[in-house]
Amino acid sequence: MVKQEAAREQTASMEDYLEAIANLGEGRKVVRVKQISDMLGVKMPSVTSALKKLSEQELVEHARYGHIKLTPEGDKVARDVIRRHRALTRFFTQALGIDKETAEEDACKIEHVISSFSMERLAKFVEFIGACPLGSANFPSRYEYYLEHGELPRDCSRRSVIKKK
Amino acid sequence: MVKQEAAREQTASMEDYLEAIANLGEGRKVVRVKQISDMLGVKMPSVTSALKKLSEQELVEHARYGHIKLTPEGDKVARDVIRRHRALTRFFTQALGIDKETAEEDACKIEHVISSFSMERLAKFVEFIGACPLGSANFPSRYEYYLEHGELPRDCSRRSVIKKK
DNA sequence: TATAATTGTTAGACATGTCTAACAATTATA
DNA sequence: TATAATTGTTAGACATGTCTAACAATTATA
Repeated sequence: MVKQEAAREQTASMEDYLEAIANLGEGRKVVRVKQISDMLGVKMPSVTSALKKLSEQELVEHARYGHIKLTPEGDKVARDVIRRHRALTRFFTQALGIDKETAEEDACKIEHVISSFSMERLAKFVEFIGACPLGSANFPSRYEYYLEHGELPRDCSRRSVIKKK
Repeated sequence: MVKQEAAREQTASMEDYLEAIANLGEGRKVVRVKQISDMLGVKMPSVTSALKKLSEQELVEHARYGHIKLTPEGDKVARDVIRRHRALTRFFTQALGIDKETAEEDACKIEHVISSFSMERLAKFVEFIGACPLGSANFPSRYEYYLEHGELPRDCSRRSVIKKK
């Protein structure tokens, strides 16, 4: 009995299509080729062509001129991309203090190439600084000071007490 | 008078070739097609083809069967890729505690897609935790505890004094 | 409900970057 | 220094993913 799951690796493009379909399908509306095309900034024939490929891999259901829908398997892949996307966005905004727009752009690219190991660590890192007061309240504020002034805040060179937040 | 510099964006592949040539040329040895081919895990004709493209853009000097060398412009591009690569590797190893090999792999991918803004912030972040004792000595150790035990260390839930390192 | 506007598809071109096969040049060694 | 081994190139196939042009289906509206 051979394991049938090919754990098929998707290309960055195909991951983008799956992600877009998942996000558009969220509101329970019908997903249209045009919407995907607009969201990804590609022309409609590119979408049709991608849908054909994804259908062949049984990640998407697509009837000619009709409904576009992720299969359970496709949804699984899409959810995973979205999970990475969100964790990366959180990291860039919350840990590095980067603006939402840049964070999104970078997340969109990096989500396709980062290893699952690093991804996990990065997510844990964000959790940690979110959960730990010494992290969330003080670390980022010292980091901010450093960004602003280009030199270390006073409480870095001394062994001072952590202030109450 | 029109600005001639096209600030030509390179593809991930071309950046990889430039980076490889810069790294191989470091030791002042002659750079060979075979070496590039081995380093990047592509066949030799792929290298020849890439060199042709890079020569046309005047980023590389390449005489048939002869020397391979970056032009000053090519070197500039390569140095920039290498700078990103190193900063990313440092981040993954020093901030996230990821093993060298995984860090390298991820740096190789992300170096081609990360924005310069995020790149700068990420580098500053590493500088910061390296320079700030509260960062370097305590933050990572608490983070490590969190990774290990899955829960916050004691000094996160209290307002305790930072221990001497 | 005809007609216009919009959306979707097909066919096929094109760019990028890889490969194999065949051959050419260079370098090492018998 | 011939000959063998290695390295490099050319030609052309192929995969991926995009596009435009032409046409088809669907949906909106006069």
